[in-house]
Amino acid sequence: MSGIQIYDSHQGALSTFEPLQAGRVGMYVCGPTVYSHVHLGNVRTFLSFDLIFRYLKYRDYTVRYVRNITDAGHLVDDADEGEDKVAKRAKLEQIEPMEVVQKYTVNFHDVMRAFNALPPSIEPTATGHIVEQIAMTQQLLANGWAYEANGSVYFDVEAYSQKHPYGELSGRNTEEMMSGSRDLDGQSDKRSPLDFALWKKASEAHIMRWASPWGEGFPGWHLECSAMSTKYLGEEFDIHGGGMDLKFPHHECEIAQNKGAHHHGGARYWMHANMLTLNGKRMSKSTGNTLLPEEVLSGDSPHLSKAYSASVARFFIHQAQYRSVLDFSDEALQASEKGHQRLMNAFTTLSQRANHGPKEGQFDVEAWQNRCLDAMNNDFNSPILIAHLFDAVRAIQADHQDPGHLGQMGATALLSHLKAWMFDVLGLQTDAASGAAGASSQKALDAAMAIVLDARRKAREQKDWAASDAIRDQLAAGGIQVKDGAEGSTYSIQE
RNA sequence: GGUCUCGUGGCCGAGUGGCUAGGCAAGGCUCUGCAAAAGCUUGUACAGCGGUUCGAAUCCGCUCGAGACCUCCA
Repeated sequence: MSGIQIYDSHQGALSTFEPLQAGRVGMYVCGPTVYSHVHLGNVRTFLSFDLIFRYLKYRDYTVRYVRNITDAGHLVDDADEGEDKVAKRAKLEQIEPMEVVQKYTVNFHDVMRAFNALPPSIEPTATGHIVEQIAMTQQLLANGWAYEANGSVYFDVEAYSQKHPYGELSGRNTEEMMSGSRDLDGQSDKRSPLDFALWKKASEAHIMRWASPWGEGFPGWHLECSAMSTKYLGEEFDIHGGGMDLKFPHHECEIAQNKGAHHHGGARYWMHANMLTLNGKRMSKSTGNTLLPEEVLSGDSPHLSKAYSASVARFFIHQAQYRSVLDFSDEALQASEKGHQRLMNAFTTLSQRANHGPKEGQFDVEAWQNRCLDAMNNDFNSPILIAHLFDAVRAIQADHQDPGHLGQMGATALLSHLKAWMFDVLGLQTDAASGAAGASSQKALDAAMAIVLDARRKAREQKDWAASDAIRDQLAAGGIQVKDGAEGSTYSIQE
């Protein structure tokens, strides 16, 4: 077991993780734009970083995890008249922009809670940090990396690239990008198509607007993350994460803004979570190739044969490493469900183990624990960790036959480690803990109740009232109320 | 078109120069009144072609295929 290795996508290589301050980690992750429901692909990214957050905590780091909510400034496209995503949605749904934000923020939080993602330390919103964004824009203007044009302020990529390597993160250079970009149509205030907005003037119709030194407007999308990461984590901090698709332009622009305003590019380690594909194509809100987390929990989707618990979905996601593309399918999820069940069963077996057998066992729990740590230290390789958990499953089963396999001390140690890996690090939940299992529990209860009610019906037919009433009373004592009607008996659960 | 990533057994998915990944499915066995569950066990896969090497899924080249990004996207 050694230190944690992180794949830094800026360097394109594994790098030993050394936090700026010993024992402390500052981590920023780009959160959702709350203009519609998060889909399962979004969820994968947030669960990937949740795993990292959980593992860092497990390793006793004090982590400040900042994940923003983008509630303004994210445009539908880059045209000057591009609509704000939130404002567009507000028009469509005929509600206030902040109602859109509230609605989908609540949805996002519900989903994160259902999937057992820990809340971040700070969850700042773009609209709550207009002041900081204006200040950063002013700093960039003062440093000569930005210019004002007609009430908007743009980042001057050409000027910046004279002194800094714009494109360093995504491996591009400005000439290539110029040749690939479309020409300005003469309508733009930009000097170059590569320039991006720090502050945009609000047109008459634009409803989300704030006062600024350049008139009424709204902040550019890339700016919020620079402003908020700096505010809460400092000009230089440890980890910046986000989806692979944000690498360019979003993260590239962040680096440019940070270097232009301060002297650091912000994060020391850049981490990019890969996509979740559906039918071999990336999930995307705009193409409609999506699956909602709620659909996984309800099974209500043409892509699914049944409902799955959030813990099973989480297990499925962590069975692939965060940097790999993961293809979603019902078949793959079913496989995960079986494996998840086996793991849970073994855990139950171990937790109910009688205190018997020799003190010392044959299974080397410490060596096993070190293998688990090695797996996670190697760029959070959760599939390897899970493979090791199944080694533990086999050991638990062997011990079940022969208590000398683990021994009393080994069993105690393994239980404590296994519990931490499964629930604290991987964030799995037992069926009882995750309410999402409601559908299958309900089905099981229905089956059981059908038998009970049928037995009671027979008793009633034979006028065996003692038996019939005993069933009803005992069910009532257990919180189940029996209701006799003309069409037979039904039941309901008393809250 | 440019930049980059990937192609592993029926499915999902690790590995990145020699040593069993793992899960699911499948076959066999044990247990079992039947069934289920559970356990044990088997399987030799790395897109194709060429090269480097004592040795390659792993390195290099080419071919084919897939995907991502190139100012909407986790």
